[in-house]
Amino acid sequence: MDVVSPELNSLLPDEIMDTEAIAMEEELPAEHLAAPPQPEPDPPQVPMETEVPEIVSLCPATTSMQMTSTSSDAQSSTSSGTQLLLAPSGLIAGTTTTTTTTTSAKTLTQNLPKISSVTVPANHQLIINKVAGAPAADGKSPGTAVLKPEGQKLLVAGLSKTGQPIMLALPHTWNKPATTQGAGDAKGQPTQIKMVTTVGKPVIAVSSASQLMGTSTTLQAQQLKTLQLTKKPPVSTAGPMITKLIITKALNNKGLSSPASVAPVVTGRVVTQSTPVTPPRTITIGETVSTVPQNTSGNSKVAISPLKSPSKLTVVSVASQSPNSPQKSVTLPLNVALGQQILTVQQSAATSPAKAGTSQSTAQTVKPVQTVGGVGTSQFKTIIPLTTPPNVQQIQVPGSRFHYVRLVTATTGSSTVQSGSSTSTNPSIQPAKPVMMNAAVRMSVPIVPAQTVKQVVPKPLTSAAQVVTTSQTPQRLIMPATHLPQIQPNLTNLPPGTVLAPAHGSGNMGYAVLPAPYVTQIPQPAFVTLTSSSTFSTATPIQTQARLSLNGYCDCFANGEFCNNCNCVNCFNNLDHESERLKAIKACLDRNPVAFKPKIGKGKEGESDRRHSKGCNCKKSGCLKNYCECYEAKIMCSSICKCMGCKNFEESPERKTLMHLADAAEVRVQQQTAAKTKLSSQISDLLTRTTPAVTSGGGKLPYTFVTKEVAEATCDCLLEQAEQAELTNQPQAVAERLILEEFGRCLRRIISFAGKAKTDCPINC
DNA sequence: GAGTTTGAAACT
DNA sequence: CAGTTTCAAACTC
Repeated sequence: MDVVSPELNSLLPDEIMDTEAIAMEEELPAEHLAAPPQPEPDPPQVPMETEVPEIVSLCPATTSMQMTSTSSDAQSSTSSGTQLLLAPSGLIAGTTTTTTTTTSAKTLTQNLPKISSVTVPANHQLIINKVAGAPAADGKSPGTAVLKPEGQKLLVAGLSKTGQPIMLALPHTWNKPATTQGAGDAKGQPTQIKMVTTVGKPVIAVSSASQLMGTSTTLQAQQLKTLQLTKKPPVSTAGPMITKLIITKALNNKGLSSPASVAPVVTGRVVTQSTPVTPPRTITIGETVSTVPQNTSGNSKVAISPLKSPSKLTVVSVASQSPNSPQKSVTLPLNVALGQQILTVQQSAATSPAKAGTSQSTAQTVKPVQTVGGVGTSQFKTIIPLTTPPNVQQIQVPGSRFHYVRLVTATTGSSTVQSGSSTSTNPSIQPAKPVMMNAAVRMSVPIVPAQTVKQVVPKPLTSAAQVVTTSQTPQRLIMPATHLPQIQPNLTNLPPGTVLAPAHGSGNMGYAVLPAPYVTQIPQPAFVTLTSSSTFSTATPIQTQARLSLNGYCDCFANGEFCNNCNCVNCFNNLDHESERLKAIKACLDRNPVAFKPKIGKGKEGESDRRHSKGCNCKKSGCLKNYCECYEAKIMCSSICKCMGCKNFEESPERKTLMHLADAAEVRVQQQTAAKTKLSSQISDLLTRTTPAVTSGGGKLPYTFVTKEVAEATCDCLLEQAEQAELTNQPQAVAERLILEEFGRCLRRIISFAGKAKTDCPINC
C-alpha cells in the first residue's frame, strides 16, 4: 500500500523518494557477514529500505521493521546489508522460529558466526568472542573488512533487568572505519564494541575503530528493545561519517522460562551516516528473548551520551496494546531518532497481553515521559510508543532531517475505510482498524530533523497500517476525532521533540518523534485537521513573501523547525503552509544535501572537540567576533576553515584576552543583576512593612518620601558600594553586608528627612 | 533605534 | 567553482 501519495511524493525531497539515489552498494558494498553458502540474488529492495546504504538484520524477529509485513506487497528483504549474528549457535534456531519470512534473515541464521566465548565482566558488559572460521569472512567485495577469527569481540553491555544480556552483532564491516583511522591500533587488533549503559551518560565505544558519537535506544514494551548507536569514524576519512548502530531486542512474551534460561539472539543493523558522498550504513542488532510477559524489560533506561547535537532525545516506551499474537515480533524502527540523541529509554510493562487484537481501538494513555540527564528540556526529544502501533505509519526522510509519522488510530467499528484506492484492495487491511474518513482527523507532524544521520526507515507497509492518503497531504498523524481527547492530552504532555514511531507487523506500539518546535508551536486545535477537508493547499505557490520565511536565511527553517515566536512576516514556515514548506525543504536539499545538518559537529577527538563542519570563511573579523560561526559556537577554527587573519586558535593572545574579558564581563553582569534583584526585593519588602507603622501620625508617611529620585539616589549609593566591594575584591558575603549597611544608612536618612519634614510641615507639605 | 558591517547562503 | 547578490545577524553609534 502506498503511504505517500504521488502528489506528496513530488513534494518530498529526492532523498526521500528516490530510493535508487542512495544505493548503499555504491560506497558500502553489501557485505554479508553471514553470507549464504550459495550466492543468492538479492531480493528487490524496498524503496525506503534502499535508502539505507546498508541494512543488516540478522534476527528475524527484530527485522520486522523492514520485513514483518507478510502481505504480498510487503517489503522483500534487507539483503543488502551486512549481516552478522553473534550469538551462541544453539540459539540461532530459536530466532528463526519467531517471525521473519524473509529469505535473507534465514540465510543469515545459517551462517552466523559462532561465538567462542562469552565473558561477562563485573561492569555489566558482555564480551563475546567470535569463533574462528566463521563463514562471514569471505570478503565478498573489495572493501569488505573481514572479521578476524581470532579476536572479533562484541561487547554487550547493559544487561536488561531480566538479566538478558543485550548482545551486539558486529559485522565485519565495522572494521572499515578502523582501517581509515590511521591509529596505530587500527589493524590487527580485534574490534570491540563496548556498550556501557549508565544512567547519566551512556558510552558506547568501539575500540580501535572509531568513536561512537551517540547512542539511542528504544525499548518497545515487552517485545523489542532497540538501540541506536552513532559512530563516527575519524575525521581523516573522506568526509564525516556517522555510523548508527541499532540494536533491536525482541522479546517473546510467551516465553515462560526464566530470563536466564534463554539466551538472546542478536541481530544487528548498522546505519552509517556520512556526507552526501558516503552513503549511510546501519547495523541493527536485535535480541529475541523469551521473557516473562510482564515487564521483563521493566523500566530499563539507556542513557545515551548527549553528543554534539544540542537536541537530545528521550525515549519512553509506553504500554503497548496487547498483541494478540505475542509471538509476532514487533520491530520498531528507532532510527527515527536520527541524529538526535536519545537520553532515556523507558520500557514499560505491557498492559494487557491477552487482549484481542481487534479490540484495541482505543489509544492508551501515554505514560509520562521521563527525561534523564538534561537541563534544557525544550531541546529534548522524546520517543513515546503509542498504543496504536498498527495504525502508525512512519515515513522517514533520509537526509532531510524531517521525519513524518502518520498515525491512524482505530476508530469505531462503523467507521468507513479511507478513500484511498490502495487500502481497500488489500485484504489484510480489512481486519485492521478502519479509519473513518469523515470523522478521522489527521495530524501533521514533521518529525525530528536528523542532524547527523541520513535516516533510513522503510515505509511502513504493514497491513495494519492504515492509509488514509488524501492525495496531497504530506505525512501526518491521522487520528480519529473521537480519540483526540485521549491522544491530544498525551501529545500535549509530551516534552518537546516527542518521537512517535510506528510499530510494524503486529505492531503494538508506535513511536512518534516530534521536535520541540513542532509541539510547542502548534496549538492543539490547529494540530488536528479534519480529513474531510482534504483540500490541502498544495497548489499554492510559494510567494515572494513566503520565500522569505522558507529560505535558508531563516534560522528556524534552517534548523528544521517551525517558526515559533519569531518576528517573521508572512511566515510560511508553519503547518499552515506545509506543502510550501516541503517544497522549500526539497529545494534546499537539492541545492545542498547537508543543508539541514548541524554546522557544529564533532571533531576527531572526544565529544568536547567540536568543530565547524564546513569551517568559517571570515575575512575581516579575525574570527573573533560573532560574525564568525566558529567563534560564535565557542570553538576554535580548524584546518578546514578558510578564514583570513584568523585569531581564533588556541594560542592566540587576542583570543585569550577576549575570552578573559568576556568571562569577566559576564561575571560582572551576573553579580550586578543578582545584587539589584536582591536589593530591589529588600526595598520593596521594607516599604511594605513600614506602611502600617507610620500611618498614625497623620502626617506624610515616610515612604512617601521615597520618590523616584530618592530611590535612584539610593540605588546609586548601593551600586557604588557594590562596585567598591568588587574593586577591593571583597567576598560576596562581605559585599552584600556592605551594601546592606549602605542601604540602612540610606534608609535612616530618608526616615530622618521624613521626620524633619513632618516637624517642619506637619500639614502634609 | 538607525545605520553599518559582516559572513553565510543563495544565486548566477 | 568562482564571483555576485541577498539576507539577517552582529555590531556601532
